[in-house]
Amino acid sequence: MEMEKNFNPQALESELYKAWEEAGAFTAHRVEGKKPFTIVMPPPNITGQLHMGHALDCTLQDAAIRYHRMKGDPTLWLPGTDHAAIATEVKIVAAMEKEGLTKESLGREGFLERAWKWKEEYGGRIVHQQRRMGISCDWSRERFTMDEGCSKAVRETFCRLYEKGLIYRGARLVNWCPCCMSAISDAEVTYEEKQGNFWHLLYPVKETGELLELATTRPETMLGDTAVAINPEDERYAHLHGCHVILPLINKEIPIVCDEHADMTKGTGVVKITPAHDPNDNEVGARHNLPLVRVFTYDGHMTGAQDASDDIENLEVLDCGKYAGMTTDEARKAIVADMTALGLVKSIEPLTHEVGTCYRCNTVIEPMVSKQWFVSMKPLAKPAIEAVTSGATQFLPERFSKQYMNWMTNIRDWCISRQLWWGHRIPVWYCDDCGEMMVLREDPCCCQKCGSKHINQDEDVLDTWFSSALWPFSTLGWPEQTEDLKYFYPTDVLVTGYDIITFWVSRMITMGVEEMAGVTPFKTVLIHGLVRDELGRKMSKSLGNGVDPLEVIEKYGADALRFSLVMGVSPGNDTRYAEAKVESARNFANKVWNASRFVLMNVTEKVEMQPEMLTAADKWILTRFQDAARQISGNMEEGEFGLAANRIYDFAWSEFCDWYIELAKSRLNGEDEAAKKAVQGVLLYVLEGLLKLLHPFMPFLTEQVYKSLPGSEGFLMLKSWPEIKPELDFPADEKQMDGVIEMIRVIRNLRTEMNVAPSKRTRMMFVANEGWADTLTASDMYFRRLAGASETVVIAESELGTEKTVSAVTEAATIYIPLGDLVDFDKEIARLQKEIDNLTKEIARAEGKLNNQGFVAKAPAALVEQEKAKLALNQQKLEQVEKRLAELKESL
RNA sequence: GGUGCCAUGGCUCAGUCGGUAGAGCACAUCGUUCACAUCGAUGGGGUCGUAGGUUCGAGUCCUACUGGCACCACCA
Repeated sequence: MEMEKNFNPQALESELYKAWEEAGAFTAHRVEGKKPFTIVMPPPNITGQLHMGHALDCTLQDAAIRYHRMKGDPTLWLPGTDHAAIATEVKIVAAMEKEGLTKESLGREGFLERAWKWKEEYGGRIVHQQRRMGISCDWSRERFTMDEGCSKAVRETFCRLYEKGLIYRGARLVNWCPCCMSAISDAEVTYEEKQGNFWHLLYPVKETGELLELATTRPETMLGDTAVAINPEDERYAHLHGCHVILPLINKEIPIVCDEHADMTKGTGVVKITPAHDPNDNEVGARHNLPLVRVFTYDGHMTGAQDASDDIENLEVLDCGKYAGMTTDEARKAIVADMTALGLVKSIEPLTHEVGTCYRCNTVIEPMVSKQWFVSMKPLAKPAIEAVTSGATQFLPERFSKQYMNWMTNIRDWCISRQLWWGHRIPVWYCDDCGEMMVLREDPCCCQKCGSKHINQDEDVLDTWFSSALWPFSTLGWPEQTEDLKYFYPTDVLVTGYDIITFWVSRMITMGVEEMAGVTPFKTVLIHGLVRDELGRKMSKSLGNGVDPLEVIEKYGADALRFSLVMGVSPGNDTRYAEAKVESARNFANKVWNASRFVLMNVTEKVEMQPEMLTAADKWILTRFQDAARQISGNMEEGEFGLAANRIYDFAWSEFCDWYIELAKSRLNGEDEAAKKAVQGVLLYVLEGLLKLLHPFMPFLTEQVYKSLPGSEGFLMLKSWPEIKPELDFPADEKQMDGVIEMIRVIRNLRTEMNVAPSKRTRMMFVANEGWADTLTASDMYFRRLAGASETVVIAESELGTEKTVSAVTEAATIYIPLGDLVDFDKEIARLQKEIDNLTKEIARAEGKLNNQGFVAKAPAALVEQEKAKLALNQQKLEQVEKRLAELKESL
């Protein structure tokens, strides 16, 4: 097949992908008796499009998957998408707003219809983008968190946990996002540093008339105060025990309570208590049985007379009077102004503090008391912690298990209900007539207790992470005992970023061990970092520094993008995206393309390797190849994809292209047909192996080249991973060839330093060291082709004439090049002197080491031997260089 | 406040069991008939953040410190 001069991925990628997919190459097959390799893909949200983080994530997974598939494991990579409850709903609502629509105007059903259309469109877009990345997941098993099976798993889990008493409903203080209009979990709150103030307020004490000073960062909550707390040990306020303060602005009498929460060392030691809007105050309130007074509406305004009360015990919704209807910000200003007018603001102190915000929309979180559903986490966390301490699930790198442990050992109950429409509806029904609450696997027709038809389903949906937590087994068919579930569960490795260990990894392990009889959902959690921009900043929409993977693919090809993401990446560490890296990867792809082109121009039919015809050069590349294959296999097993990529890069470029192809040319262009055939066999063998090693990272390029290889059949992606064959390791020949390569390098260096024109060919004389003569004689063609030799002769030292030469000492031989008038002898003397200096230094180092009794006694014997050998070699070299220098000086 | 990570050539990063520091990019010089200028050859450039310690030997292990970052907790 004719190959173009440059690799043009754009034209080939979609065709190749189509061919793979149509042939069913991605489809997983269960093979009884064989150990499978399984990854479930972290499902991307259907909110938008693929970003660089996804690109990295799926590149790593695909590399692992393609490696295992080639190794012959029954391999399943299960893809899917996540409905992303809040995130998606927010986007849909925003889109609707532009059309003048609201959720209410559409109604629940109308909204859901729209949401499903959104899912079709954006889910489809994501999947298309993933295909462009070239990922080899099993699309026939593609899942969606809200599809029938996953929904069934969600409902089953909810019911089971409820029946075990591990899910409960209660009125509790929760993190409320006034923008999303929903409760969110603790994990969904991120803390941001914000500028604020410490307002020092004065509350008059009813019994004594004194003004009690306290500080707050949130004066707008003061109308909801139901107490003021002092520390029982605080002597400054001992006289106030049992007294009351008059809450200014609304002149309400509230008690002064004694509570540990009041910290004597902070501020004045007095703290106002707002149990309905602050987590700590809520606890204080519970301890002292204080009433709850809600002063904010769920959409972030001050409550008024018209605001309905919640059906929550002990909670009053305050009519904030003149402040009613103001936003909380407006209320803050107004209340501070009014307090100032009353002379009740003692001072204002600027303060930067951490404020909780919604991780989706960045809105400041408003703690609110409301009725929500919770998962009782403590009992569930125990076996999940055990799964990691026992090593059943292992984090890579290991340090991330600490982050997991930290979260799991301090776990608090998980608020799972969301006041949204897009998501799994909570499977709970209430009877209007008898008040019965029913938690059911199947939708009921009527009340199970009284038979009434007046029943209503809970309005709320579940946290999106609830369904995500079940992903490793819900996608395999659970709660049905499907063949897939039996065969592929537990999965082998989860590949994800450290940013969702708490959100997702911890919950998958929790739910996995709970529902799957204690079997943890994956053996290894391979953590990668974030893809940052060139300046090391997080890629984000607000900064506008995101790079669209699709655009990069258009310009450089998917292989180049994939390779650039993997090069130099190490587990758990962030990586920076830079176009220069992609360019470099593209150049590499082109290099491999051209090396392949070269092979195909010279090898037009299938040629087997002929073991008896192998030269030192052939044995050298075969040994190097096996070394690379060994290392890369090890790296792939350990999730060290960056190291694997570096090694294949180095093997392909520096060893195969720079050396072996150049060495092969002599025989390919020679007259000896048998030798030609032998080298063709090696070229073909090594190229095919190289393509296999590279395939997990550059699937398109390697598959395309493979198609053109003589004797190729089927897809490279389904071929077997290179096998290490002991009979193809030739350490002795490898060493001989290394010696020749060193000589070629040294000669090139000499010529450059002596300013010899590249076109100038010269005769070269080698005085071979013991054991090298034959190799050097056989390597004449290499020196001619690669070192500018017109001819080479291997001679005894005594045969050297009086000709003026430059020389160099290598492990294999001392090289003498007669350069006649071209030689600048001052330069040559300086060069030799420098060489002597280097050798002297090196000898001193080795001698120092070997004279150290500790080293000789304690270091491994092999190392000591190695040092000795090196020392001897260098001493020999030094002797020769010194002699050479003396001769040269004399001859002048 | 707790925990963890990072600090290696101008830049981006590797560095597996502790055994004389590597790559890519950038830079300098030279080179295009014969796979590739998305290329080749050659070269310059590093007291591995600082100070101690363990060891025959430390970029690698330990301690402290400095600077950057992350997670968790707190924040009246």
